[in-house]
Amino acid sequence: MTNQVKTRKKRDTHEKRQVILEGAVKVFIESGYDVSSMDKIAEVAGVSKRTVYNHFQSKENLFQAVVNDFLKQRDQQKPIEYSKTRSLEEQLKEFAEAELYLIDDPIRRGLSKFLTSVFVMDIEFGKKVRGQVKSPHESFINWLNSAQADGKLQFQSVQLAAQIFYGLVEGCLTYNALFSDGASLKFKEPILTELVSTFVSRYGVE
Amino acid sequence: MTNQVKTRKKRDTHEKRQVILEGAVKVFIESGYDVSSMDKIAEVAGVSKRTVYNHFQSKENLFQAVVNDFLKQRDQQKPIEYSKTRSLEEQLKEFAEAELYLIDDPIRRGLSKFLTSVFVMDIEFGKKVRGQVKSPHESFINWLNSAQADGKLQFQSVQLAAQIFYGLVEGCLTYNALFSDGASLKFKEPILTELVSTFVSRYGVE
DNA sequence: ATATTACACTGTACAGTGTAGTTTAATTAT
DNA sequence: ATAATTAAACTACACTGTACAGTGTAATAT
Repeated sequence: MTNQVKTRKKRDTHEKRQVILEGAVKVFIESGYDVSSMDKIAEVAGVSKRTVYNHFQSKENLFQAVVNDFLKQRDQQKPIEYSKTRSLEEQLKEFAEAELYLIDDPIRRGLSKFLTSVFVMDIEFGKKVRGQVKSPHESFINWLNSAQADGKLQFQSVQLAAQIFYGLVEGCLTYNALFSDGASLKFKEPILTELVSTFVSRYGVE
Repeated sequence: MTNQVKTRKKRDTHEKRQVILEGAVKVFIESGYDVSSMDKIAEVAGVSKRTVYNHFQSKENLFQAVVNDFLKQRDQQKPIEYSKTRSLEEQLKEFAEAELYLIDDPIRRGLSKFLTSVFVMDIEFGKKVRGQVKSPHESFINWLNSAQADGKLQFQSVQLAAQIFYGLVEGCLTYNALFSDGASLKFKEPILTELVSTFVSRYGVE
């Protein structure tokens, strides 16, 4: 005899899960991991604490889910292909703008801040998470190689050139935005232009 | 009649205070503000918890003292003067190295990490603290103006040029060191050279 | 039948205090 | 100079109150 078990279609709990995640994001962003209590998260999500624990085993677990969600979003950016016809400046600016995607919206910027505070104090965890994500540098390195093959750029080491570019973007824009909660982005245009122009001064051919 | 009170010279408690501060630094660096307990700090400092509270009113207070100590140290760097005879590259490298002072020693780097985690989650506090400290940019801006007056550099906006330089240094070196706990500093030399060279490509005359 | 809620409850960790006794060092007496 | 005196600094330890992670359960909503 087969072990026939009456099974019933489970209800869709996706919505509640999402509500909890959004609440968790709000609270984590507001106060950081340690200060955020599960009671507060439940309250902000508009859900009983027990329901939070029915969806997520533990606070650690909920945090991981928040991180994974964020990384999934981040990975959905489409790569930028090298174009022979468009100007270098225009294309470089696109790479820079793509990097700013993480900080130009209050929630994504909040998460970036929050994760910065976590990663900087837990190097191992930060390394682990960064290992799960494909770095935007890869795509840029391909672009740089194409530009060199096309005779528009000239460099000794692609790695070094890529580090200079992302250093410029992050150092001049990303981190300032994180520490000013986005206020510095009001003046981003001149910096963006200057930074691209600096890169081209160094590596552009004539 | 004067209210003559037999007063006794107070004992020097500077040493204990210092021991407590050092213990607090160790513990804060290790775990961040919220996770660090006053019991743990007392234990690491080798001092009774009551003594900690005899020196510092509260945990918040102790934290402030740690921050002030760190800022005092940071302020003691001597300014770099413009020289007509030394090469631009050499002098720029000195500015970059001065910036790396904050992260080239494990304890200072630990404190930089710790403060980054605090400031990024409490913008107002970060602003307040940064307002108390004279920025190294000021000194660099003077240098840039001297170099322009000397006909060696050429730029539209000093502010922008300074932002590019510190963006390069922080983006390429400082933050990577923070997130890798200094591991990235092993390869700092080529980056330092490249970054200075990039800056000179953009703003150098001929 | 499954998901959710309200609510009470456990255990733990921790900031901060109170106190009584001990150590240390500046002052005073020898 | 040396020893006794004394107040300041320190320690051990018990204690208060609070906040919070996580659980158990019975009732309710879907």
